[in-house]
Amino acid sequence: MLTNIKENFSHLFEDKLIEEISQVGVIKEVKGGDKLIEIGDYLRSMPLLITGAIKIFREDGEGDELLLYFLEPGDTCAMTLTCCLGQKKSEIRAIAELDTNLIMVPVQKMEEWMGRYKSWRNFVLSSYHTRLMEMLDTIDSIAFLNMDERLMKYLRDKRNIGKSDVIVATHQEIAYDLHTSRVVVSRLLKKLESMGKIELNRNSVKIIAL
Amino acid sequence: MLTNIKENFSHLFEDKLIEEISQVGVIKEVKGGDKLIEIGDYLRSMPLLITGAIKIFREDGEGDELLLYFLEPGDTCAMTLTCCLGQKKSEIRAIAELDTNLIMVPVQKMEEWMGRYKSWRNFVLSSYHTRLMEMLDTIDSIAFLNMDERLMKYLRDKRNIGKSDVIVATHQEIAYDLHTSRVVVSRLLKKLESMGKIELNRNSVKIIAL
DNA sequence: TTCCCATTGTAACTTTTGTTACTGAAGAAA
DNA sequence: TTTCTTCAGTAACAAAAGTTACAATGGGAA
Repeated sequence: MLTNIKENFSHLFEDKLIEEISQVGVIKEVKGGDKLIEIGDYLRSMPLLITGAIKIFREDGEGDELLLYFLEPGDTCAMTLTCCLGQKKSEIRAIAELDTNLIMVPVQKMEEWMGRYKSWRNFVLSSYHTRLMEMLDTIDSIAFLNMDERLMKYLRDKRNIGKSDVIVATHQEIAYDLHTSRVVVSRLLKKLESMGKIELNRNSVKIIAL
Repeated sequence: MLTNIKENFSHLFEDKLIEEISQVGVIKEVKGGDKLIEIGDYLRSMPLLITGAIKIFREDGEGDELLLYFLEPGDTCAMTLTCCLGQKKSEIRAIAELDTNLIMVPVQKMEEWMGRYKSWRNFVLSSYHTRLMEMLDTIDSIAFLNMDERLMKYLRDKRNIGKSDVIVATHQEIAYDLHTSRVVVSRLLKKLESMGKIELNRNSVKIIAL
């Protein structure tokens, strides 16, 4: 576990803090598709992402959902931070995008470290910063882009996260992430294929040039 | 100035911190409509809002803009926090919604206080929390609501901020805030009027029952 | 093999939103 | 007063996105 932490967080944390993390942290391994957090959950520990990726969703009252952003190794969930500190319910859903390893750190430690470690403070602050920027990016997409451009962005993001030009997903799944309908996704994907930007297969999309 | 700070922040900060703020802080008074921050600006001090309100905008490359949220007394600009700490350019525009009084605190102090005052740490963290929640709310609006519902929400928000049922704004100004066109706003406002929810006048909208 | 079901393709249509163009009214300026 | 500019109302149309319905296909299950 020490090795794991060092690999992803050593440039961020002091040795002494890394040691503390490895003492109180608990490793958690999840498979792609597993649900980590549901809306309304109370959270008592904070995840540090070691390997894999997690996708974060927002949902309205009627069950409509929207993908907000992905978490990657070295990230933590800013939403969880705020939930933990404020004793609030989770406002988001978290689902593993890939097989993922996490270190779970109890909330009490977070508070304590905020006072003792400058590196921890900086980490927490920069996590918030990163997350705000991701949220801005999400807002840009839904406010300023048409669905075809959002779809292209989505495919590029998925490629970067999965490190593969082949995106394994059905049109229906993509539609859920973008909060649109399957027919719209099929239509736009077909258009992208006819433009030579992608190649369509059952259950997958191959990126040619996006 | 001490009085000002105490009124709005005393429940948040220790006496010693309030004293420090009043020593290094600079009062700034702006009029409604004044621009406080432009996209691309480098920020060297952090605003604490005493009275009034500030609106925060996002803009894409083509000059299209979108109102993100309002800041109210007791708030600070989370975006500025992240900009200051990271030495980054501002990603947003800030414009006074009303006549507004601010205390500007130099960045260096921020860092220093993070280590010394627990109340300051909590304030900064809860500011981030509040802002993330506001951003989620904004995302909900643009992702899940139709324009007529967004317009109603906008009018309600403006009423709450201005503490008046009469919203002074042209249809064009409303259209800019919601990132749509003037014609669309006129159309939807007319519909709301015919439903008896609002009353339309030149340069203003009066809320009857929203 | 045959059957079944999930997935995809596509047409036809509706709704929502955006655009263009023109009108008249309000109110400030000359 | 007359003139001019801003603001609002509205029609007609275009574009984007959502909906419904149905056909075709691929790949596993029986």
